[in-house]
Amino acid sequence: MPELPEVETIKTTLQDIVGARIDKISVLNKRLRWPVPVQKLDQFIQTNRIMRIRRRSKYLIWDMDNGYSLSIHLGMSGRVGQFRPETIHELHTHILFDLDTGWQIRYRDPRRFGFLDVIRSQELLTHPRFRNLGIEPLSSELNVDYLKQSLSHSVRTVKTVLMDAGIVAGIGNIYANEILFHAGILPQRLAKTLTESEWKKTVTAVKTVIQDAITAGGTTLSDYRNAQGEPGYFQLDLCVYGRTGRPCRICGKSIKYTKLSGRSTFFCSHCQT
DNA sequence: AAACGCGCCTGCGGGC
DNA sequence: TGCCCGCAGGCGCGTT
Repeated sequence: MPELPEVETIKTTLQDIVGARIDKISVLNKRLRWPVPVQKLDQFIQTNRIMRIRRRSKYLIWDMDNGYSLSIHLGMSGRVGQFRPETIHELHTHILFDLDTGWQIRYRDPRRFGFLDVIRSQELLTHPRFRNLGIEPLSSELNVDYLKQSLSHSVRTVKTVLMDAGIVAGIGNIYANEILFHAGILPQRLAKTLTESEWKKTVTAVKTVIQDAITAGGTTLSDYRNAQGEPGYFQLDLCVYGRTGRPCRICGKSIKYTKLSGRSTFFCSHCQT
């Protein structure tokens, strides 16, 4: 489900719990992608205060006041939301965080592809989950030189490399499709065949699409909601994703569908070359 | 070394 | 109506 813009929006809509103390953590189901570290949650997160909430790639990170951090990955169907504790929680709600503010944060994840880690804040960036992550797409590190240097010999398709979190972090299937439409580049092109000017268009498209999606509060195709339960609106701006057979917003020709690395891929064969 | 394909889960929509 | 199949926003691992 959530790609970078969705996690960024959850981060923003969760800022009002910064400063709160977590009084109690209830793990209703510890069988996520990897077992929930119940012991570490009890020992290092429970009874401590949330100092800061940030994002790296698609990870939501709560830095606590005792030098530990909680990292949360939402997988495909994960949600983090703020609720009144007396309300009934929905099916597939796996973890409850009771705050001293009287609110309750709930982690819900029907498909259970998400996962949580408790890591020393100092060791976060060298932790195996974070060590090999690529650069943030909105940072100045993402530029033509970086992509050329990383990918000038790659025989993978340009769409597949954009979705490789070890190259650029946070871009998933929706935004990879949209970025390449805006760049005017066919997703099945091999990375090593892109010209300097095509990499330049790619960099521009990454930054504008990701920033516009954040501004729109993310993409709600079916069930994505931010931490306050509100949907995003970037689905209204999608040009290719999920639009097979519908007219291209630029030229009117039919949007095409194929599969790349097992992922649904959408493009306009006229506007993208 | 780099790249591919599979498996992990539940829910939903389409076809019959 | 109901069943079955394929597909879904991500990631890590084993294999080649």
